[in-house]
Amino acid sequence: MASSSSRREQDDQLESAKAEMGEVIEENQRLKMYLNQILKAYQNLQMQFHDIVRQDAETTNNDDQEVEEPELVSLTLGRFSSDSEKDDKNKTSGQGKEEERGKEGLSLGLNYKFEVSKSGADDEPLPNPSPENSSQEPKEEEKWPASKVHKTMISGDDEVLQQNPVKKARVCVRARCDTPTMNDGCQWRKYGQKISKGNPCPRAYYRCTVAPSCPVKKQVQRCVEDMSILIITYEGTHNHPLPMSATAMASTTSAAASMLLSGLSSISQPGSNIPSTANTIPANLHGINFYLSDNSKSKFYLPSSSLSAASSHPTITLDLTATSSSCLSLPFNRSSSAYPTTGRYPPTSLSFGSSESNTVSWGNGLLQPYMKNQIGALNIGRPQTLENSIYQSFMQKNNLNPPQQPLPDGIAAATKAITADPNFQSALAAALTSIFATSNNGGATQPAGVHLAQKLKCGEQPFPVLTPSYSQTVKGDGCASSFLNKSPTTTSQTGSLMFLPPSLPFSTPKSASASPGDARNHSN
DNA sequence: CGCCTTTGACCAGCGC
DNA sequence: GCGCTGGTCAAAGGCG
Repeated sequence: MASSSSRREQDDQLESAKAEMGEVIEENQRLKMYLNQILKAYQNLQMQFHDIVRQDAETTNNDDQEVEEPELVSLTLGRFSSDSEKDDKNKTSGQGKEEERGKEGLSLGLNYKFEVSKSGADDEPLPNPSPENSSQEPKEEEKWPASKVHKTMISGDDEVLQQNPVKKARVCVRARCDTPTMNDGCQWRKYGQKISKGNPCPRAYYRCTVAPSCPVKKQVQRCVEDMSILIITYEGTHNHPLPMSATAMASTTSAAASMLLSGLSSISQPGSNIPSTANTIPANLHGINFYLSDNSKSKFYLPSSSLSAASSHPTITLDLTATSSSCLSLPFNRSSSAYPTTGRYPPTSLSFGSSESNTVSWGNGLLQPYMKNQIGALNIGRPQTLENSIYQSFMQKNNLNPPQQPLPDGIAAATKAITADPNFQSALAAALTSIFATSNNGGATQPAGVHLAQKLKCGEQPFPVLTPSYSQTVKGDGCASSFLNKSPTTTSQTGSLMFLPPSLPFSTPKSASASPGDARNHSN
């Protein structure tokens, strides 16, 4: 008797499970559709933007020097996809390594390659075909004497950079992190530590150890102003498949970098009077603030992102710590409680930039309206971003009233609901799967992404983005960069909403001793 | 035992 | 040429 009833129960459960699966599948497909649309829109937008940039560059070319050669900016942070096409310079500089990597396939989210014909002032060519991620701590730069800052004018940089194509571009990431270092998904080996000028916090030097021959290095240093902020400078390109989490970071930084670069080309015109700090040109790309600085030696440390063309290392600074009213701030992270919230950089900040800084629309407002149009046309009656779509989908599903424009509060509410809703997680997992399947062609990480998504579906593992306690599979630094790998790609168009690293759920690294925050050490 | 971190030493680039 | 600084090397020690 009891056995038969239990069977019925099992049957019922099976039925209900099947029904749930059906729902999930439907939801997945819906999300896939959204994603596909977004991706298409993005590609389209990218192409059109490319044209605009080119046109703009052409017009500006007359002002200054002639266009030497199209500047191809590839900001692939992880491994980049086939296009090793970087400009000639890049080829010369990058040489075989880059080409190798190019074939390996992992394409970063916004793997833009802008051909920008630079006009004297603007863009410092980023010599490195695929600057991976490198960062350099801007704080020092901040302290650089004005004289130094002014010394290097943009045009000068150009020359220098052109002359030194060998130098690799760097990507600087500023993130709020309680732990000594931030886990970007890769394995790193510390090979040095030094006290750098202008910052009492030591700078730690790491090498990527995922592959023996991987040339990627990173520097980690605490921000002087806010010790809770970690400044990570990546340099080089991985010549090996990246773990999921690594690609996430890579794509995020690359996306920002790509936009920065593109913005740089259009903004930095010799004559433009853009209110900026010294040689820094601020730009606001639909919610993402970038700062373009042309200091050859110094990179400005700004509450947002900045691009500096150091004579030796063009550096893109991506600020993941700043808040922005227009940026989605997912309250997932609660880890930074240890640090006093300055108000300037709330612990929960996920934004790419800060709106507080006086920014100028990217490309002199060229892009934003354009983006809006594109997005509006593409997403009629639809969420305007991946996050939005998911968010709204979720809201609809739960009979919630999605605000016209997701506000932080609404998002916070949604976040709560999201985190509590396994269906949504599964849907998101499906979305991820879709993204990876569509966008990552041949990348070694694709399987990982799919796998992750599948795991998420099955509830084997909490979704990284939604779960602060996301467990790291890669040993190494503690701070998890658990944000969507593809998010930059899919969301960058609208910009204001992004699945950004929830202020990065930094966990504790294996060795606190390595903490860049430790003042002791090794100075020369 | 192997891997990793620590850290003093060394080297190169740059400015004066 | 000298000094400063950033970056790297490599020996020593720690840890699992």
